[in-house]
Amino acid sequence: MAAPQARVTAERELCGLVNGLAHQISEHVRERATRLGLTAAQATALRELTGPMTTSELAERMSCEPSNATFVIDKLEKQQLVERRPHPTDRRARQLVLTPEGSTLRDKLLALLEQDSPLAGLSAREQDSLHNLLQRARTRR
Amino acid sequence: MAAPQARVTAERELCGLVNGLAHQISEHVRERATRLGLTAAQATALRELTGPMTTSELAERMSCEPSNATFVIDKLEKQQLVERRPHPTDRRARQLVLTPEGSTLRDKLLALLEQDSPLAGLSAREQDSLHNLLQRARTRR
DNA sequence: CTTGAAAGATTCAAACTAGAAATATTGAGG
DNA sequence: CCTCAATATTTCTAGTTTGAATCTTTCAAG
Repeated sequence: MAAPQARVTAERELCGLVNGLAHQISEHVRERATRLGLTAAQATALRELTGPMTTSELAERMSCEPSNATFVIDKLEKQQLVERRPHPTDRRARQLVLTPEGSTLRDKLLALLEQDSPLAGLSAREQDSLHNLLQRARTRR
Repeated sequence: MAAPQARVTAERELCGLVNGLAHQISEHVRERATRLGLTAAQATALRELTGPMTTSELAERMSCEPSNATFVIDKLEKQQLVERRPHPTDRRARQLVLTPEGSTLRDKLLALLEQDSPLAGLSAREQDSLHNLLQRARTRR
């Protein structure tokens, strides 16, 4: 049986590692993004825009507040990378859609992000394990 | 052999999960921190102050810039939770030390953080796996 | 039809963070 | 002794992120 102190230490280290890796990913994104004239947040938004979606959904995917998503989308819209369309069924909502320029830039971004990814140190099998563990940790609301 | 598209998707999902969990931890810390009159960053600093260390070392542990660590320490110092002492051997550096109040508050914080941790959904064995995977992903660079 | 609670999006102010420049110190060489 | 690059920290500014308030629309209940 582990001493309570050991459990606390393990908890702290794990938090540090998760935070550290997230930061490392964020830096990786930032570095690639600047090559394309984007900020890290803008690139993350572009990465998560896998298809038409609402502002809330994008915010959820970006793990940020909707107000911040609005701010980021404003910037992308000014660069003509994203369009705000009226939502087909809900007039409260806006549907975010990539423009052709946005779509091609997104492809370039994904190609860049794939290179030297912080996750590349793990094998496909290990990435799967990580995926499962994270998903399980995360579904516990 | 997986299609290149599948690899890109897996990469994106994994990034999202890591980010999401980091955000979840951050929110967890924030919620417990406010109970003690601290911000999330201040609580993280307190959590990582396992002993006397320099500003740079704390920044490294917090995964932030030294300038930000300075800002956070300023706040903790005003609350008499941390002291800046001259470093015993390097006069350029400062040694950060918890005051008695800081130490007791840190203990309370760790106890709070242990409750309902986002990582609690994983067994001890799974947490070990996660620890190993994250460490391997992080040691590159 | 009307009311009221709730959800989607936006605005605004306040707080936080990173990045670059500035200060002080160290250590290696000349 | 002196110089110069490198390190540790801090200051300052600009940009990002959050949280609260607001506006519009939806939906359910009366």
